[in-house]
Amino acid sequence: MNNIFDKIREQIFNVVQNAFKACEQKGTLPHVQISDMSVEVPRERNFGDFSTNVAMQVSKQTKLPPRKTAELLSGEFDFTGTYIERTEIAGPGFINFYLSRDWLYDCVRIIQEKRERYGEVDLGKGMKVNVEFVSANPTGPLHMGNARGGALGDCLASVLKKAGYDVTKEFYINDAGNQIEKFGMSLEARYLQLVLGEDKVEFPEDGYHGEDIIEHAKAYFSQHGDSLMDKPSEERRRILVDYALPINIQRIRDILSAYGIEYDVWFSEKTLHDNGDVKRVVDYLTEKGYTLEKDGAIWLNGEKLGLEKDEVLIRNTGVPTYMAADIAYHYNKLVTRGFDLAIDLWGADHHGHVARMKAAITPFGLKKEQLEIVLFQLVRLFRNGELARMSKRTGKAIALEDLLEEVGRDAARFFFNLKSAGSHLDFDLDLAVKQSNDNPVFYVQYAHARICSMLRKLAEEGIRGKPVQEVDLTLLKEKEEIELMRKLSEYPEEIALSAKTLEPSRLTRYVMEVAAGFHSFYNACRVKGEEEELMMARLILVDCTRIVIRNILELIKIEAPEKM
RNA sequence: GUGCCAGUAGCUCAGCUGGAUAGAGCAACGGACUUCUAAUCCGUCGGUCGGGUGUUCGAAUCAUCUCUGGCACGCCA
Repeated sequence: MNNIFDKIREQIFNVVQNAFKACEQKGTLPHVQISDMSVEVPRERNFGDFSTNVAMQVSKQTKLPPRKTAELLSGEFDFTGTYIERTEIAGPGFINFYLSRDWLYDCVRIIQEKRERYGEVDLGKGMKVNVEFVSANPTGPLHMGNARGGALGDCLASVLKKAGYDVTKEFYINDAGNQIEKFGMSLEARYLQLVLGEDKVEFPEDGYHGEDIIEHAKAYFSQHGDSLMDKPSEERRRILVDYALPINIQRIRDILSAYGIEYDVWFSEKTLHDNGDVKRVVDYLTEKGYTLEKDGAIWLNGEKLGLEKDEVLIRNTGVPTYMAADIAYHYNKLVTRGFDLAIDLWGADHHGHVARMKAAITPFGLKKEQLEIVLFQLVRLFRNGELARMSKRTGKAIALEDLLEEVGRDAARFFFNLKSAGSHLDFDLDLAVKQSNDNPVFYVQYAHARICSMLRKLAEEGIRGKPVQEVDLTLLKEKEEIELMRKLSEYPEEIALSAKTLEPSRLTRYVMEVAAGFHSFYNACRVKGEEEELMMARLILVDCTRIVIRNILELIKIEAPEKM
């Protein structure tokens, strides 16, 4: 048993179920089917350690007021072999369970035994999951949307791993299609401007206007001179793209790596075109009657898939659209490579694509649920209380690179993981760099450093912890100690919930609560200088706290400093 | 115009598969360092959960209408 919550839920469920049976035998209650019985930690401490709503849930079946049902059940409760000491009926019919503190001490023992593996749950049961995130166009620098998506995706992948999923992290390189055409066009125009003079060559209106395009052209020119001038335009563009694209991709890899993100797979869109997958997928859809021809193009039949409108798959020029490639890509993930589930993180501006993408995989015998899209809202940066659009350094739109330089990796990752994906994020640049009490990053890191410092100080005096089996944990009974143990006990639950809801941000908020619990404990209780037995018990508790904080910081890839 | 997301304390946000008196941080105010790190802690103040109606034992949570903000509606991705 590594999740104390599961154990307690099981105990409470059994106690309740046996009570129902006893009532049924006595004839005081009819036979009931227990469904939707919740066992939760109540909001208020004086409502007990755990509480269930079962009496309310079955009120329709018992045809009795919930409180009455609760009373009848309570009369039959048998707590033998459980943590439960007593119960109370409260409110509209809640049954509140008051537990012996042994459950907390057992939890401490679990943490001591599991160490860095504490928090693992087997929700995924080895299910193969592909988490795809960032997947930025390799035609320019990474922006704030990529930064948020990166932090969320990376942490989600870590959480899913911890929850027992077999996770693959993936970056989809959009190295084919329209934007690459534009990239080539833009590079060519800059190159020609360089050779012929800026005013001699007009820059395409819908080209990429960024400084980086000019830099690529300059760099190529300085290495190869005007050798491209006697080549046909098409070849010239291809050569320039072949030159600049790998540089951009490498740059993206480097910045993401500095951001703490390492992918398992870098998947090239181009390979899907080159090996015929895109064509095959469209042909299959056509064969099965999911496409129609209109104006010389091949469209995905919206009506047949329950969509609002049709979508072009193959343009009348014969060139496939992004949609066609995306279908082939998801086919590749879910069929060719056999992932049970694909999770994509997209900026909220792509929400219109969600329904069609999920629908588009169904003709292949896949279920819509096998593709989960996590949408995240866009980011606004604030500096000096004002909307910050531009980088201090470059005067251009703020890139991930600029953000890392300004606030650092820890703050960036922490802040992007603080708010749920669905809420708009206002990122306070000043707060993120502030080394003070209102910066949550430091708050958590400080708790960890403080613990390490305590352990160091004790070690200097030759005091070291004992194995938990030799320690009397029942000495931990101060309010702050109890609260801290409770908080630590929730960790596996938090992992499970984060994984279920695909919301890694709750873990960031949770670790702040752990840190708060520790700081309160620290101010209320001493370790060093206390009587030996108590000191040893508290040492265990402090060590458990260190384990959990470090565990989570590692998971969200934020440094856990031993000194501050 | 249609669709999606959001609207909760002065600010930033949790809570949303219906549950008890709606929470946290920041800000404001008042306290706590001769003792393991005060980057900390303790306390006070702060709310018509955008508004209306409905569903029910019970609604911040579900339905519906409405207001406000963001986004999307392309042979772009």
